[in-house]
Amino acid sequence: MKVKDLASKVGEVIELKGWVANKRESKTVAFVILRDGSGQCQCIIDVNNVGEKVFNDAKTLTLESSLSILGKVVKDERQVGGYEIHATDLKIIQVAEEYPIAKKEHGVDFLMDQRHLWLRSQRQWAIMRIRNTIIFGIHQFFQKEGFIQMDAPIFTGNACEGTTNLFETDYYGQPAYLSQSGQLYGEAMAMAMGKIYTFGPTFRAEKSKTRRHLSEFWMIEPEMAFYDIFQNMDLIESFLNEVIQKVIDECEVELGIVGRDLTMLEKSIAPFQRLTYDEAVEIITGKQKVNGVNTIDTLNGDLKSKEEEKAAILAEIEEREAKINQQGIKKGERNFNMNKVAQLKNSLKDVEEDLRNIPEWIASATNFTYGEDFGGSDETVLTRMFDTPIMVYDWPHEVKAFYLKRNPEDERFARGVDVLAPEGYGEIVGGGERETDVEKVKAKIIEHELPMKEFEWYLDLRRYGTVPHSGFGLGLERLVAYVCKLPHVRETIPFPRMYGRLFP
RNA sequence: UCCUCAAUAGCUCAGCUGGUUAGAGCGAGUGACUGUUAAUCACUAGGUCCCUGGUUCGAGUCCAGGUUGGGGAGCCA
Repeated sequence: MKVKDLASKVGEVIELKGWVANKRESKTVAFVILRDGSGQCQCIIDVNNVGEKVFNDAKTLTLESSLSILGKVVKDERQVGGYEIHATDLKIIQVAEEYPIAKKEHGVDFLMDQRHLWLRSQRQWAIMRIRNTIIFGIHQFFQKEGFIQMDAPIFTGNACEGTTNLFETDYYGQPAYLSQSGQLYGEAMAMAMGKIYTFGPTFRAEKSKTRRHLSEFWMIEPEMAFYDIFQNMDLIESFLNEVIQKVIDECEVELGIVGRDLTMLEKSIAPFQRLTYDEAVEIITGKQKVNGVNTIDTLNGDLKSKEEEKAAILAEIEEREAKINQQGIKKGERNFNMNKVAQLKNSLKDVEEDLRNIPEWIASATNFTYGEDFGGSDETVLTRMFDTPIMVYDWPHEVKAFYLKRNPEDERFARGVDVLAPEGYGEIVGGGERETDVEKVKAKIIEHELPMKEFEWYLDLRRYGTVPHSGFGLGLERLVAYVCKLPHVRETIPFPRMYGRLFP
C-alpha cells in the first residue's frame, strides 16, 4: 500500500511502510509524518488505540527511522494529501541515529556533503520526480515520431571541439576521451536509420563554477536525415512544447512543492520566437525595440524594481528585529521571526547581486561587438524581452562548430541554432544543419586545427550518399532547472559531478 | 586560469574600531505541557574561532601565503 493510493481506501485498515519525515508527540498522542517514496501522510498514534507498549515504542522514533504502520484511513482536509492514518499497530524496523539534516535552512556545501540523505527531502523528491517525467516524456516524444534510440560510445578518440575540456583516460595505452557529445556518431546512425536520438551521459572538464555547468551531464541528441534547419527548428519547438506540457499535466503536486510559478511556464508553450543572429544583436544592443520597448529601458526598469524590493526587504528585517527585541515576546514567535530574518538576509544577498549585475548587463549589451558569440548576460538580456524560448539561428560561422552548414544565400553565416530558455536560463539547446560537402568539412577541420585522420570515418558520411541533415543537443539538467525554476543545476541530478566535487 | 565574497558549536549565524572565562537560535538530552503542522516552558551537554607564519603587551578580530567553499567571467548544454 502506498500513500498516493490512500484515496481509494478510506475507512479501511491498511499497512504503510516508510520512514519518519517528522514527528510531534505529547502524553497520549503522537503524530508521525510518514514518507514512503510516493508521498507523505500523517499518522496518529493514540495511546488509547494502540496501547501502552506500542505507544512507548512510537515515542522512541527519531527522524528517518524506518517502520511499518497499520491503521485506518481517514479523510481530513487539513492534512497535506487530504488523508491521515489512525494507527492500530506499529512495527519499528530501525530507530535511526541522529539525522544530520534538520528542519531548518542549511548551507549548500553541507547539503551537498549529505546529498545521499538530502535526496529524501521533499523538495529533492519533487525535483527527481519531475526529472523522471521529463526523461520519460522525451522518450515518448521521439518514439512516437519514429526515432530510433541509439547509444553513442562514451570512450572516444575524436576530440570534436578541442581537447582542453576533455577528460583524458588511459585506453590500453593510448589516450581516450570521455565523450563530450555523441553527435558525430548520431550522424552516422541517422544515415542508417533516418531519424535517431541519443540519450546518454557527456563529460566536460570545464573548470566552471557557475549555476549552469556540470562536469557530467545527460544530453539528448536527435539527428534527422533530410531535415534542413527550419524543419529542425519546427521539431525543437514541438518537442519542448510537448515535454513541458506533460510535466504541467502530470506533476502538479511536484511543481507546487518546488514553488514553480506556472503562468510563465504555460506561456512558454507556444511557437518560439525565431531570430537570426543579426536580429538578436539589434535587440540586445537596444537598437531594435520589442513590443515598443528596448533592452536598455527594460533593464533600467528592472533595476528600479529591484531597488524597491531591496527597500522592502530591509524594512521587513527592521520590523522583525524590533519584534525580536520586544520585552516579553513568546519564545516561539521570537524564533519564528529570527528564522524569517535569516531568510530575508539571504534574499537580500540575491537582490544585491542583481543590483550589481544589471548595470553590468546594460554595459555589456550596449557594447556588444558584432560577430561574437553571446555571453551569459547577453542571453539573459535577450530572453528578458520575450515570454517564450527564443531560437537564434544563422550565426557568424567563425564562432560555431566545424560541422555546421553555411547558409547558401550568405556564406558569412553558419546554420546553427541556439535555443535560449526564458527567465534567465540561457542556452538549453544547441543544434543546426550539418555540412554535407566533403571538401567544405575538410576545410573547416583544417581551420579548427583538428586531426584530419581521426575524422576520416566522419568524412565517409559525406562520400557515401550524403544528404541534408540536422540535429540538436538538449542538456537535460538545464531543462529540468528551467522547468522547476531552480537557481542551480546541481539540484537537478541525483549525484552531481562538478568542479571540486566527486563525493558522495 | 582570472575577478569577487566567505570560513566561529552537529546546523544557521552574531561577535562593532584588536582587550578578562567566545554568544544566540535550531538540533540533541532531561522534565513539564499540548490534535500538533519549523510558533509551549525550563534546565543540561556541545567550540583546535580552516591551516601556516607575521605584527602586537595582547589576535576570532589586523597583515601575508595557503586550503576549502559560494557567486561570476571565459567556454558551453
